[in-house]
Amino acid sequence: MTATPVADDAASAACCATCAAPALAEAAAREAARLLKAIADPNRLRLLSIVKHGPADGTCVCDLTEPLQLGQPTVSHHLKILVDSGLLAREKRGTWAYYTLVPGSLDKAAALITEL
Amino acid sequence: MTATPVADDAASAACCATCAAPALAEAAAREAARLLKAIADPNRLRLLSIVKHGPADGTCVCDLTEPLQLGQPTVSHHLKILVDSGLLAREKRGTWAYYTLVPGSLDKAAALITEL
DNA sequence: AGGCAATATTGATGTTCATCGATATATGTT
DNA sequence: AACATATATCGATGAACATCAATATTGCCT
Repeated sequence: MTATPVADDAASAACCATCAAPALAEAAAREAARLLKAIADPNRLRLLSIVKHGPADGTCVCDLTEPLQLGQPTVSHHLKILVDSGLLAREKRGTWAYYTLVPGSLDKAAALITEL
Repeated sequence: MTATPVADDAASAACCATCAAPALAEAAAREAARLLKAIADPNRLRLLSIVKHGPADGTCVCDLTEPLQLGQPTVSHHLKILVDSGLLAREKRGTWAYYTLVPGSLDKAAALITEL
């Protein structure tokens, strides 16, 4: 346990007892992890990259299955995760669904890491 | 390293005919995902935060188990993941193990997201 | 030496997750 | 209307993972 912040030589002093800088709270950590988990997947990283470099009016699913070498249901599943976490936006035009990057969403996710 | 930014045969076909920017290659995506996966966990985010705001000479494990409300083996396991992925550095002084943030490692991880 | 405290490792367990095949839901076409 | 295409959803399966209890290792102290 060592519940004693006894100042031995200032070496063993715990950072938490008097430290004003608050560590990430549990709820905030869970929230941040949820977003980062959506990004931390090889195929979803590639999806984000392809959509980001793709045409401004969106990339359709049919153009995503081939580069990823994945089945259509799997790609659709990953896209849903990215949309649900606020990273991609989905717009249906006719039979096709076009995905675009939500502006600023990637920077916001990156800030969760740099501003820990 | 950064051997070949554009060398790809089966994957990362250009998202559109006019788009020359290459999508993230599979190997790079797997590598990036491995690092981001190490971060994308609520408890590991809190560990990084606590260590970052902790004393410059390191935070010992005994000061980490309590705020996380986790058993010592579990904390040790998470710390190992963070060390193996290059985010934390471990220095043993006597019986204690002190963990410090590897300088620049968080910014490098964040760059994997912003520079997709 | 023996004993104690801090940390790491091992083995097991329940959960989450990525992937797929099959099917459902549109939407356009003939 | 029936049909074809594009995408989404469902159910199942195997792998990855987080957590814990028990044990091993390391270093200090008497």
